[in-house]
Amino acid sequence: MRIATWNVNSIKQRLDHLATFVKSADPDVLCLQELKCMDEAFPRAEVEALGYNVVTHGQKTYNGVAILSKKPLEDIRRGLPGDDGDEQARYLEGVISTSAGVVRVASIYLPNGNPIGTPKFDYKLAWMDRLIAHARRLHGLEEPLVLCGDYNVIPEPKDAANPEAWANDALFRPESRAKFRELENLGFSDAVRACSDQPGLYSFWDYQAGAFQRNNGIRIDHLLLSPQAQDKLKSASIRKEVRGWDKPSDHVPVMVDLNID
DNA sequence: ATGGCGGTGGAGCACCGA
Repeated sequence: MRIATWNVNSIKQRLDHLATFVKSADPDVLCLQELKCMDEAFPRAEVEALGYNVVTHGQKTYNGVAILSKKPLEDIRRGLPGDDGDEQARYLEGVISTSAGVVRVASIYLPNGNPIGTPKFDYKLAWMDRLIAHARRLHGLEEPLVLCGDYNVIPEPKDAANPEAWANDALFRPESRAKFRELENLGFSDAVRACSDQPGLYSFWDYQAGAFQRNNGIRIDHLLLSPQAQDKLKSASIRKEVRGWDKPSDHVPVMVDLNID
């Protein structure tokens, strides 16, 4: 089973890229972030025509997450528990049944949090606390589980081309990194790092200042695996070439292959 | 780089992203 995650920065703007990507990579499950549209406006028919079941949790203009799956999704959860007043569409979860048992997948769009010292950063940290609490419960299910998405966290200095430039950024603040570690320390492993400790593995390059041409990137899109998913981990990869396509998203797909049929 | 680009809404330019 191949599971991918991709912040598309507007699904309407990226529909051609989505089709090209799924035809070449052929993921069984694809988690999307930053749809920037409401559920009714999601290009459902076009995506279904590519061979996927579609579950969305959309919002006007901002945020929005989806899970595309060749097999049907069940036990759908829209939104992260812990704050009924939170209107932002940043979390979607579902379960896929296979001949080898179930696999649970979440599509996560963690808040950016900039600038620090404002309510936006407080919201990011509070959202991470809610994610940690929910992930702790899911971990207890002892299922293969993949928490994937745009975490907006640079875990380590080697995950940025110029880490010093990010010192005061919400993506690299010690508080953000500590909460990401807290999540990992529940017993989740960062799939890309389980496969490689090399520097220079990035999933995002800014549109500005020729960041991609200079390879001035950061790694902020992650797939965290429960122990039962780690047992099945075959490989992980970052589809860097997608950033070189015409009119790309600023993020590229990241994916894992699991030994699950 | 205190915002160089890109998307949205809606028809200016503000807001957001990372």
